[in-house]
Amino acid sequence: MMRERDKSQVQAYASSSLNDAVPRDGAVESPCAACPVRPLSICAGLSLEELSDLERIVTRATLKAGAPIFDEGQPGDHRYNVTAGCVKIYKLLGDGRRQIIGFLFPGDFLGLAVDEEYAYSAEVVADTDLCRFPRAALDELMIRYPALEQRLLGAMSNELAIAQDQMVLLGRKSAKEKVATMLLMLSRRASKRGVSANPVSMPMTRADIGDYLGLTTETVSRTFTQLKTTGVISLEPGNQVRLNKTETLEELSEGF
Amino acid sequence: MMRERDKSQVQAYASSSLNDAVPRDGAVESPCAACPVRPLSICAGLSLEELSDLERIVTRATLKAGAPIFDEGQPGDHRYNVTAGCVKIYKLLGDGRRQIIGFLFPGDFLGLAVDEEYAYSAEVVADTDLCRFPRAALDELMIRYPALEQRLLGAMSNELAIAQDQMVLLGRKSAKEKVATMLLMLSRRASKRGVSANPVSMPMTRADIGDYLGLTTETVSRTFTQLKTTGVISLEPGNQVRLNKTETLEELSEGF
DNA sequence: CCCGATCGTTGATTTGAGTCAATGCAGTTG
DNA sequence: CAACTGCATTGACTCAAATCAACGATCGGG
Repeated sequence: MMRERDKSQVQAYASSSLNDAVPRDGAVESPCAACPVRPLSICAGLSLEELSDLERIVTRATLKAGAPIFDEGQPGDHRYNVTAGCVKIYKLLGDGRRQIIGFLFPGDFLGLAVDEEYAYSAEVVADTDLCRFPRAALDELMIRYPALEQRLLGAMSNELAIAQDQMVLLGRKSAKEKVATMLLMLSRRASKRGVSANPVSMPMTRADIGDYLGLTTETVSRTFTQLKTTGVISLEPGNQVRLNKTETLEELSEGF
Repeated sequence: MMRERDKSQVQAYASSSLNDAVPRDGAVESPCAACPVRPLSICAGLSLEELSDLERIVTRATLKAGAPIFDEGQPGDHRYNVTAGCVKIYKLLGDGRRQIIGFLFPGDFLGLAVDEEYAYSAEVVADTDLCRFPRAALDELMIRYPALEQRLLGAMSNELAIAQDQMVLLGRKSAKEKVATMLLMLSRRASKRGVSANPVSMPMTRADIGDYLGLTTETVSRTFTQLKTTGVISLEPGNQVRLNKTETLEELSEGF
């Protein structure tokens, strides 16, 4: 049996929650039109009219690292879009063991579950800006604008494919293969967002990485050291990781 | 590194493939109207008109255990509905390691990915009946009938939630907890389909179970023996498993 | 009805990753 | 700026599950 995590340790932080966040309505004329991550998000390819309807229901929030966004089991009243920073979503077992389901970056959608309650908890990894949509209003807009629903369907389909890849990783890959796969994944996603793919930014802690890859903090650290020692990667200041031998990483990731 | 699976071993079987299957059109007046799994499937809640449009594009097939349905990477031209039997979907690593993504039972939809190619392979576990829809025709119907798209969105959302639970299982549960979780899951799904939840039917092999839970065949077998010895379950003829202490299984599954 | 193949079980041993423990290193806070 | 705190690293040791191996049970086909 794995070591149990002290439950209190992973519970709510004392820092600012969503309710403390300052809405920024009315400050800018049309933030959506100028939104840098719009092409990546579900808001892509919408008409000006659709965009202004969306703008009518959105509120914005800026949250500090460690802030909770919502908890598993709470009524899922809102959907979110990440516009800056990094968010983690995770599930807990009864004794506090944690599995991180995914990390979300600018352009990613949050709160996809179509059920009554959130199926997982969400927490800020690095200072984050969010667009917040009331669920009911967004659902109504989706019925009115099929393009929006199409985008959501596409996002969910993408999520599902990612989830399936992650199952292969968790069920069948070694520690080294897991880390290699994650590095490549983060690098590719960074490239899609138009930020540096190499060196790639890793704002999450070793514990977060472990809970994402199904490893312990210590094993993650040792694996990084090993990849560093063999020259495959270099650790650079500011949580940056340089990928020196992407081909080696690819091979590790594909399982050849 | 885990033991490698001989790649040839998991490749296509020699038995009947989809192309050999005999279509059964015209035999019955309205098979859909009489379909026993319709309330469970994406075909639920459709009008007679919608149903007859669906019927116009569907072909049916009966496949034997071991038959391949499609392979990862092939063009995803068709979507399927399982109406009888059991199907497994899986992904392979370069050296032949396999991760089973899920088992599908009557009412389950197959081929959800909205991309060009199938993201995984699918193979028959136990003699299976399928409804087969040409992708293009089905997509067109979905645009015409929003109810159908809603059902698909619901199915995908459900799939996603299941996938996330599976990540917790693969990343953070012990062998005993994994097996307990799977037994309960199969039992609950059987109950939803209106077939025996206890004893529950397990038509897949130990190797399949292992590749689904991220374990080896041997560990699966030992874990079953252990649960049997402690009186938690009983193995009965015909691949039936009786759950004697569901509460114990629940505790194992929830991680308390 | 027996043969061969596949599947399941069990035992002995190895090993990759987990656990326990100590130390170092930045960031920040009173 | 000193003490504290959280995060990362490294070492020593343990252990759950993998590997290697053997054997029995089941079953379909010639």
